[in-house]
Amino acid sequence: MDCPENPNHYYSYFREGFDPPATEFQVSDYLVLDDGFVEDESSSQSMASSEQVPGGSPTGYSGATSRNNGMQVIITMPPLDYSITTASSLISYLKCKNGVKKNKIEGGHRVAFRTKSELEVMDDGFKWRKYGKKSVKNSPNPRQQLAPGSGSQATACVNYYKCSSGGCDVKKIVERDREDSTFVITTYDGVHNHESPCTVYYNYNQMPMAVPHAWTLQDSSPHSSSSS
DNA sequence: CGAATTTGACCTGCGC
DNA sequence: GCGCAGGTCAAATTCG
Repeated sequence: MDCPENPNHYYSYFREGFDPPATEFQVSDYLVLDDGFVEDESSSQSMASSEQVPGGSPTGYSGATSRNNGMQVIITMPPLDYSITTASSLISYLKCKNGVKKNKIEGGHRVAFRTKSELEVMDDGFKWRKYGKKSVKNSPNPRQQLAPGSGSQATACVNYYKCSSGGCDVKKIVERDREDSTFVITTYDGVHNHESPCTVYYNYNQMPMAVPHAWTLQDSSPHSSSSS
């Protein structure tokens, strides 16, 4: 398998009510959506202070539980050629997205983040199958995006992916940020019920030396609550 | 030849 | 109730 170790990967861990050390991990745009929005300013508690990972592996954690309904998101940060900007833009984006149109959270686990990348699809260690693509016209709706050279009636492309692993119903929506086309907004919807082919976990307090792929997303919460 | 991607059509939900 | 937009499906096409 092509899982080269990448020493440039950063690792972080976000969950409900947890404010990540953005500067340390170069993450400021993130959103954990579990039955609603969780904003970055929602808590000053860090994961490290609130709970260490029970039952975690010697190399990190894999079974942490959150205070509420078990939402845990593990994000393996991308290589250094990605950078992430302000959380507020993503949050406002998703607020609009979920408030204006029908993309409301309905109990599923949803995580969204924005990265600066020329590539729309980042290798997150999972295998994705593209099942849809949508051109979105420029409109007051949040999915719009100005396309270069196409004026105010620009369209944006939203790509829809499903996890290609059998029985795994996680979806990923990838789209360009309408405000800044250099950014890519990736939304993960659901929880993988299987291991990433190339997942490595690290302790929160330990900067990883290597993470196989750019993005890893896992959740320790029971799948029954989010099964669709 | 099989798997993955593309793309237009269709369905559903929400706002007006 | 109608129109619009988001999301999904599935046949066709492309690629390895």
